[in-house]
Amino acid sequence: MEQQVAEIDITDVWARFMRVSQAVLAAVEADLKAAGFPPLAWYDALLELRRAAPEGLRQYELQEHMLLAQYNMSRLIDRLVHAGFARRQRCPEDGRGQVVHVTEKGRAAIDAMWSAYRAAITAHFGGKLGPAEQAALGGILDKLRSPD
Amino acid sequence: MEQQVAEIDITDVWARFMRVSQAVLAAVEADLKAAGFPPLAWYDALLELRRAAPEGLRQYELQEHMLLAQYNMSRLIDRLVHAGFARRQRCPEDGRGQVVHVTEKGRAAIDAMWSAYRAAITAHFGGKLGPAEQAALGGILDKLRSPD
DNA sequence: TGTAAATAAGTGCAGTTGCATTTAATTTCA
DNA sequence: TGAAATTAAATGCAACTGCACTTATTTACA
Repeated sequence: MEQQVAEIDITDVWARFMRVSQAVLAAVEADLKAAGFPPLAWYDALLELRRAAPEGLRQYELQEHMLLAQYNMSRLIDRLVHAGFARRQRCPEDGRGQVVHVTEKGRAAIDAMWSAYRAAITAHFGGKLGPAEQAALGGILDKLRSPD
Repeated sequence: MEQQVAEIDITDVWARFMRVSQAVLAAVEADLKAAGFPPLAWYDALLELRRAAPEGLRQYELQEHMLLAQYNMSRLIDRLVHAGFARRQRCPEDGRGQVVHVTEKGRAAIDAMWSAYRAAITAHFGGKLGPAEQAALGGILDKLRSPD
């Protein structure tokens, strides 16, 4: 069965893609903030650090994973350390580097944020899509992720 | 015909949605910057202003359309005015307000940006999706846009 | 009508980001 | 080996953003 597809204006889809992703992200961030939690980037970073425990992660590894510029990661970690959620440790194999670890307090923060975060994702994202749409979106995202 | 859909982890789709949209936007912005053009937000704003010509737009109308906070719109317009791309005019019907217009220089900037912008959208977005995928994505975005 | 509430827009300040540069250590290779 | 190139991370500064507040004006309604 051939599905007939109406002519689509790709720049229109582009504009909506940007607008919707921005709006959905802002809505989730707003929910987290309203619940008194730190920004999403803290959660993402702490989660990666916990996954990498007990070895910890080099700063540049975290950067690559999170698509953050080097100086932004340096400062994000500053904030996490200042909040007591992470700690830096001189890297034994490379004197230039640091190894970053999540602390107990950081682990607790992940757990505390998770239920608010999950609820926000459901409210603003997951709950608006049926299973087939979620699967279709997943496939489209894979295509978009492919290298230029 | 029933399409069987594998179980999907919505938080995984969420994470990829955020990451991909951020990466695609960053790639397009980077292309524009590399070509010596101002940020995308300038283009979006100028385009709206041109669509609204010759009446122009109230600042708050532009805000709503662009999902920008009031003070950010105030400052974006500052920059557009400073660059000579827009001008503010006291609103005759409402003494509190301004009506914003695109200038000739602003129109020229839209045209100059467009070919670089279109190429970037194609390279990083449109060119990676087939027609059916574009249509499917459009539908999904409509769902996501629906109010909570 | 006149006062209170609401709305449009601007702004000082603190926090964040981007850019360029710096510091320090490691890797490369003549 | 050792000087040059590269890499990891930090940082000063300027630009941008969020927040709270201000100013000016309009709207609502007692």
